[in-house]
Amino acid sequence: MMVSFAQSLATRFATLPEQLQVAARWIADHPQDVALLSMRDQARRAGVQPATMTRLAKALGYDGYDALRAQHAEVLRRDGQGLAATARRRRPLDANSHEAAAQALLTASADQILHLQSADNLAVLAKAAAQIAMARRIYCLGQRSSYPIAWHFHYALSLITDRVQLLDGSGAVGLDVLTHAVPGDVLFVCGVAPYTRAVVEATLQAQADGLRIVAVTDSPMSPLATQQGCVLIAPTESASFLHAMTPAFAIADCLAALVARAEDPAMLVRLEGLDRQLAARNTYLPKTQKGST
Amino acid sequence: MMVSFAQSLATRFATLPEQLQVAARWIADHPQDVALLSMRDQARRAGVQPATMTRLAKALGYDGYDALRAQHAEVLRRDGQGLAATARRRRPLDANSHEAAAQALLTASADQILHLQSADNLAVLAKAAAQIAMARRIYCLGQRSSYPIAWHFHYALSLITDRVQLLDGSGAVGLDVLTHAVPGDVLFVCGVAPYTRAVVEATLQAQADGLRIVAVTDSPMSPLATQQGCVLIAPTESASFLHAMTPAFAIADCLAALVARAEDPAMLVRLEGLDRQLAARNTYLPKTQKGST
DNA sequence: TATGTAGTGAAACATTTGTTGCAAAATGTT
DNA sequence: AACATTTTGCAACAAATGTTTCACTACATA
Repeated sequence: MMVSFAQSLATRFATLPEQLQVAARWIADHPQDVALLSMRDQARRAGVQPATMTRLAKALGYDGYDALRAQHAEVLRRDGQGLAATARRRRPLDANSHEAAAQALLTASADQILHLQSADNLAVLAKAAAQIAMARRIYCLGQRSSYPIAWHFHYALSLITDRVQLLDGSGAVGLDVLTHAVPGDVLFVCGVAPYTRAVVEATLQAQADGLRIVAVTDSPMSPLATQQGCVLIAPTESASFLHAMTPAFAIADCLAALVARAEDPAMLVRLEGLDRQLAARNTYLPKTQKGST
Repeated sequence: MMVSFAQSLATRFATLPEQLQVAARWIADHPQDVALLSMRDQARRAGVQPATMTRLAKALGYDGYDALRAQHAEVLRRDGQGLAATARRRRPLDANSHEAAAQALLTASADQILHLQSADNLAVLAKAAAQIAMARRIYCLGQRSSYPIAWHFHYALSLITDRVQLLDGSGAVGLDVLTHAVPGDVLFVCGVAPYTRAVVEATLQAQADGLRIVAVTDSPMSPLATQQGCVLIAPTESASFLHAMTPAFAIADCLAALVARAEDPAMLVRLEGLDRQLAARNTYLPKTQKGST
């Protein structure tokens, strides 16, 4: 399996001889240029002999410099056509227009979601998904702006399992359901500043009772960011004074999909069955139908 | 001032000889490769002679192929630094791991949100925001997977105005509230396939009653995509078999922020007042407090 | 038909490319 | 101090690069 350049570089860097370090440092500082300039050019700019670049490549386990270059080119290529391509095609807009504001907000959202992909976050997501997949029972909690996240997560999971339960205030039942929880059950909780006291207290209590916590919150310093549990940080900064909840929602969306992945394949059939069931009950409309006059 | 390659190509294309057109078309289709592959490689892939590439470059006013390549490299370099920079720093992961799946899902979400920024969509967002800002009353509707979107939009708006109302089934009131609506009121509705019949019918009825419709849906062919109203298309494709609702949520998030922008500045004060009010009631916890032992 | 022009393909061109062999220098070890 | 290793710089290498030249074709105009 192939390891990324940055990674293999970081591990080996300290053990490399002086000249190779010079070369490596330059490459690390100019990753875009690796695929765009000739090796000799890069050697010149790094202040190193051409041979050094080849030697570095081999020292890092590549066949030659071209192999290293190919990897960098691949990344450059993919990024170029995918994500940034849309952004590049933008038209300049009047800075004060709603259009410009909308563009800025959406770009910020996309950017925030991109930044969720840190190695840490991914690892926590994976761990949380595994815990949820194994759990006897999953409780979902979130109030105010976090309510849609909890609801969505609950709904998505309810399509693939009956082990999930939403802790909302409907009928004033709310948090009391947690009294039936047993150690090993999972509490999926979402909360951002200003934190709702009831949610925080319920979470702490649940943790004390031995439940596993999967928390989506806005800061590592959040009261929901318990040290033992799975903590997923979703930024809420926004150009507006309203909290941006899209990143948190994206995490819930993603986590639900991961859990679905982990569940047994029979659930796919079950899900299709649900669609058919709903269609039969006339709850849904066929997709082809058009709603205009 | 430098003219973009695509532009100078488009103007001259028709007047170019046959082989040069073949080469030009390939370049237009593979702009990322221009700087990444050797000219001879590109000629091979385009199915033309190497000489043709040089001739094309000169025909377009460049000194040689390297000049053309340099321009493409510049674009590639610049794009790499911006939005996609985070994505580039990724580590390659085991393809079957939860981490890899999470990464793919999040990237897809970010990508989908970026693609919401078409000129059309932005214009519709602006129009919808304007209508909502002016409306006497705003009703929010959405069921099943669309419920969190409607709820979130309702909640966000409720922070800045009291003219908004959620149409949910709690207490079996639901859609009956719409009977009090008058022409000019706005119905914010969210729905994706398979469409809930009740939602579609309520929307059509509301439109017939003279309400303005702001619809978030998954396709221009959706029954909610009425011709008169503001239709916002949010893709739901996902690697999972669960619908991706993040784009729709992002739209709601963005639209709420736009409306907030349009409202009068006094609301800012009102919002701060709300925070203080909630803090006083001990509903919320102060942010600094840490919830660990 | 003859003639000029533009387009094309193939080969040859001088450079530049990435790599490697080898000797000098630097480094650490006995 | 003597040794073995590693690291470095230089030069040479074959391979590939971008370009140019030239002969040939196709097609228009006279």
